[in-house]
Formats: sequence, C-alpha cells, structure tokens
Amino acid sequence: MTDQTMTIRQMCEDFDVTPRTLRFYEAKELLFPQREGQKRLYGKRDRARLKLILRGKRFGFSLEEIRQLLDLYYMNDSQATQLRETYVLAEKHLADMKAQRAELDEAIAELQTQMDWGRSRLAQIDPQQAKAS
Amino acid sequence: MTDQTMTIRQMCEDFDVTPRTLRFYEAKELLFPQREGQKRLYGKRDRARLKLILRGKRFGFSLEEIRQLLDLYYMNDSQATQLRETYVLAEKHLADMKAQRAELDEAIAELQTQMDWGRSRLAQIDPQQAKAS
DNA sequence: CGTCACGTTTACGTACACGTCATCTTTTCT
DNA sequence: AGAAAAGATGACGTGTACGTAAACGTGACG
Repeated sequence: MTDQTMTIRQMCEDFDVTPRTLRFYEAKELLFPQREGQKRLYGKRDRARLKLILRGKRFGFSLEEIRQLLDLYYMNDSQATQLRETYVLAEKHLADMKAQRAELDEAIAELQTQMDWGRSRLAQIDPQQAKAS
Repeated sequence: MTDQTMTIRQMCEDFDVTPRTLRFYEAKELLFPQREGQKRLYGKRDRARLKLILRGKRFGFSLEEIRQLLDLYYMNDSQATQLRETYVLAEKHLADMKAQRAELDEAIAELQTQMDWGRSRLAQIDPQQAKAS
C-alpha cells in the first residue's frame, strides 16, 4: 500500500463497507483496483468512484444505473463517441434528482406539519416536557 | 365500490402498482382495506396511506420503516401513550430527510458541473448540435 | 347457461445486494 | 520457524419486495 493506494481493509474503514461489498462492486464492474500480486490496491480513482457509488445508492439508484453514470465522471478522450449518449443519460438522472428534491421538500414540509400537530398534542397531555422545534 | 371506496383495479391504475403489491402491503400491515364479502374496498384513508408508502419508498425507506411512520400520520387519541415515542421516531426521519436533501443538493451541483464540462467537450467535437442548459 | 372478467388465496420463483462459511495463499509478528 | 492476521476465491444462504402461476369463487352479459 505504497503512495496513494490503500488496502481493502483501509477502504472498508474509511467508507464503512465490508470487503465483500468491495469485491462485489468489482465483480459488477463498478470498481477496478490494481493488483499487487493477489492483493487489491485501491487508488484515488477508486475512492472517488466508491463515493459516487454510495451516494447513488442513497438516492435509490441501482448498481447497474450507477455503473453507467460512473462513465460520465470517468470519461476519457477515446470514448468521445459515447459522450453524447452518456450526456443524455446524465440529463435524465439530473432530472430525476431534481424531481426527487422537489418531492423531498414537500415531504419534509408535510412531516413538519404533522410534527407540529403532534407536539401540540404532547403539550396538552404532558405540558412540562414540551420541546421547541 | 360505493361512495368513496374503490376496487383494487382502480387503485392499481391510480397509483401505478399491481394487485400483488397492494395485497403484499396489506400482508405487511401497511394497508387494511375493508371487505365487502371477499373483495377489498379501498377508502380515503387507504389512498392517503398508499401515497405515503410510495413516497417513502422513493426516499429509500423500507416497508417496515414506513409502517412505523404511518403511525404518526394516523395516530388516534387512544394511542396517546405511544405519541412521544412516535414523535421521536419522526424526528429521526425528518433529520434523515434533511440530510438527504443536503446531499442531494450537492450531488445535483456536482453532476451539473460535470455536464457543463461534457457540454463543452461536445461543443468542440460537434459544434453544430451544442445545446443550452 | 356458458364463459368471461375480475377477484381471492396459496405457493413457489426471482432480482438485487450483499452475508456467511469453507478453504487456500500470503504476509506479518514474536 | 510457527502462529496469527489479512486477503483471495467459490459456493451457498438471506432479506426485501414483489412476480407469476395454479386453482377457485362470483357476478355480469349475450
């Protein structure tokens, strides 16, 4: 684990995942760490990719969708022919995320309304412990 | 399907789910439609609950988490003892959603940056078809 | 009266995202 | 050197969220 690369353990601790998960992502071609003999060595690129993978998961994208999106972030010059295609895909995902944000805002507002109601109910029942928002 | 109630088909069309899904949610105690003989009849309450279920799913909550959250929205007076407990749970979910929104904002910003870069690349390669944002 | 369309239950099947052994090298510590 | 720790591969298991097929009931329609 010279230089900028790290072992699987280190990665697991940094990102709070298991070795199994990292090997699984590799099998699904979302990560491709270098090998030093048998051992996997994760570099800067892998860390950046993993960050995006985990983020994508939190937003409900499947690993397969994420795999395709990673192409946008790690496009090289020789893949210029696929650039437009990838760009269109990215537009869809961006629209998805914006829609999700709008819905999320609405959901937050509604839940907060419910909680205001709940808090007033609590205040009636149990006046001494009422909290502020 | 008198009055304010509707059949399973109608529900499926309105919410774009399958009958299997609705029965599954019922088995998991997220929905409890009335019965007219054998047949399920979905009322206003069920529709509101289903809306929340589908929303929760889009935000990455499991059905079990959603089931617990539904208690907040459909709390009745006799469950006042559980109100505080439910309130605390709701606070966690609200915090979750706010964190998710923050991350989502970041992700949107980053993706947009990437797309700006991609668009400029496209413009170089293929000047006539360049689009605006 | 038959035959659909719609609904029900029960049961098995499936895709996804890993968890959990078992077994085997390869390092690393003492 | 010997044991423990870390890493690898392969295979099978697991939880979630349904899909799908079989077998049956039941009201509506030509």
